[in-house]
Amino acid sequence: MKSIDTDLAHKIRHDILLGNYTEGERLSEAQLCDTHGVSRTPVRLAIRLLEREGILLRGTGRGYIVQSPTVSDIKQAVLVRGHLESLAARLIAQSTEREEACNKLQNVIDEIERLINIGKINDQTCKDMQQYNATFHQTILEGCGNDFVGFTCNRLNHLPMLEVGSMAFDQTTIKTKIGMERTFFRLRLGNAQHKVICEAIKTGDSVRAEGMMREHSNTMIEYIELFEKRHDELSLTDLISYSGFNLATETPN
Amino acid sequence: MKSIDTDLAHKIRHDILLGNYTEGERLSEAQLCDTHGVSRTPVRLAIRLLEREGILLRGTGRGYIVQSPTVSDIKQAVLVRGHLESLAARLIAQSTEREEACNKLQNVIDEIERLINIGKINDQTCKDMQQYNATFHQTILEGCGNDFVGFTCNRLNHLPMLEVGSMAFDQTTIKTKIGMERTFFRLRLGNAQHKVICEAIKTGDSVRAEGMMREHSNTMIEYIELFEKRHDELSLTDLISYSGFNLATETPN
DNA sequence: ATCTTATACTTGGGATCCTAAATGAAAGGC
DNA sequence: GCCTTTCATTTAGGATCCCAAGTATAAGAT
Repeated sequence: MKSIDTDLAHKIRHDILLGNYTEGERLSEAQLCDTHGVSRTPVRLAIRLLEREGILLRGTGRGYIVQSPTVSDIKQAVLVRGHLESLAARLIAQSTEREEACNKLQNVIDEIERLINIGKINDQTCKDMQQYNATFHQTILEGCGNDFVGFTCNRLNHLPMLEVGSMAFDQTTIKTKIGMERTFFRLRLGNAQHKVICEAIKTGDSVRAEGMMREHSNTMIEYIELFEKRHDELSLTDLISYSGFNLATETPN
Repeated sequence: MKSIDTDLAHKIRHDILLGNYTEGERLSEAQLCDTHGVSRTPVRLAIRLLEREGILLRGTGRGYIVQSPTVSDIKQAVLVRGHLESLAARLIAQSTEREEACNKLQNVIDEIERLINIGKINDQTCKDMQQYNATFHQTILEGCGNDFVGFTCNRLNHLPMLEVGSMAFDQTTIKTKIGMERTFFRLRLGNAQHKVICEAIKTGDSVRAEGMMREHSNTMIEYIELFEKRHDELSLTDLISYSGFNLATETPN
């Protein structure tokens, strides 16, 4: 059965992340019913969901207060996700049934390399690249043999820059020649890291797989910090536009 | 405002974890309303909560199916928690404001040592020990400077053996002299690890802090496996009785 | 006898209603 | 004039009702 509450949660989350509510603003159920034109039942379900995601806080008495994550929060969450992914990399490298996962990884790496070698970036290649990247990371999470790693990771998916395999593309940088070159260097570096991770998994070198995945995740944080340097007072909205965060996406269960 | 839905979620979770429902059994809202004597609204809220915890799965058509975690699941989750805690240990060792956290840790270590030196274990000392242990782990999680680590960790709190600082006490082993000695050895070992972690944090040795915390967490998994060896077909219920998992405890937000 | 179709019933999603509690405002007392 | 108390209003929790969709059962046709 299709329910509107998850959809509603998306809309509200969207509004919060995009800063349509001021930080600390009080929301009431009735208010949300009014703005979204639904009854209180789905609103309450959506609120509980957002409450558990930590972006809505139940007030002392009545009302809920908006807790929009900051750029610093995102960096923290990326660190956590990266740490979990590095665990997954270690585990999959120790797994005995890592053969087919490796094949899948190798395939994705090749596809990304192919895309890079085209030498142009448009919306479609960008989207494809993110899809392949997502597949890379998801394959490791799902193949590591510990379902809780992926489960726990996916609990963070609702945040920008934290969807599985999300990548940062600076839309403004990409316009200039020098920015384009820098972007391609980043992409090649990222895929080189993919190769190392895949190789380490294949040979069962769990320490190397874990370490390289950690490094790979760190790269994301470094890019965010690079963005921060270029724009003082980097907002969450900026970050969202960089990450290609799809606000329409359904939250995974 | 006090709501009964979280309480209800507890009851249902309790029933599922204790195996009062058979694995894969179909539950309906109406049925839960009936057994717990409440209306459908709180039941639905509770169901959504349990669904997100992964112990209830929405069926294809109607009904929800019970997904009781297995002992293997618990071990996996303990591994994840331990990995996150080792991240917290690394981060707090790098933190500049780790002074007061260290004092708190040292205090807890001393208290645990005092309890061990009493040389007897009753319900109260057991409870105290768990409380101090919880404080130790919570202090590191809260002091690491990355709120998402604790946040993510606490998402696992609803499972047995996964509350912060939960310890395993084998109630049957504790009865014999040899079992008692083994238990005390374990406790001393655990606190020795606490000391190393605290020391590493104090000196800012983040690598050592992380590594030792990882080892410390691994200990829990080893004890579970030890239990498994002693009882073939170790059930979740056994594990619950070992862990002193408090089923009446409120889920943290 | 078996397959198909139609109807009744189960069940989950959404809306509405009722209630209790908490906040805010207004009135009265000191 | 300020503090306290009371009453009204807002608001969240819980119950109930309605509806749509899916399932099961029974009846009819081949």
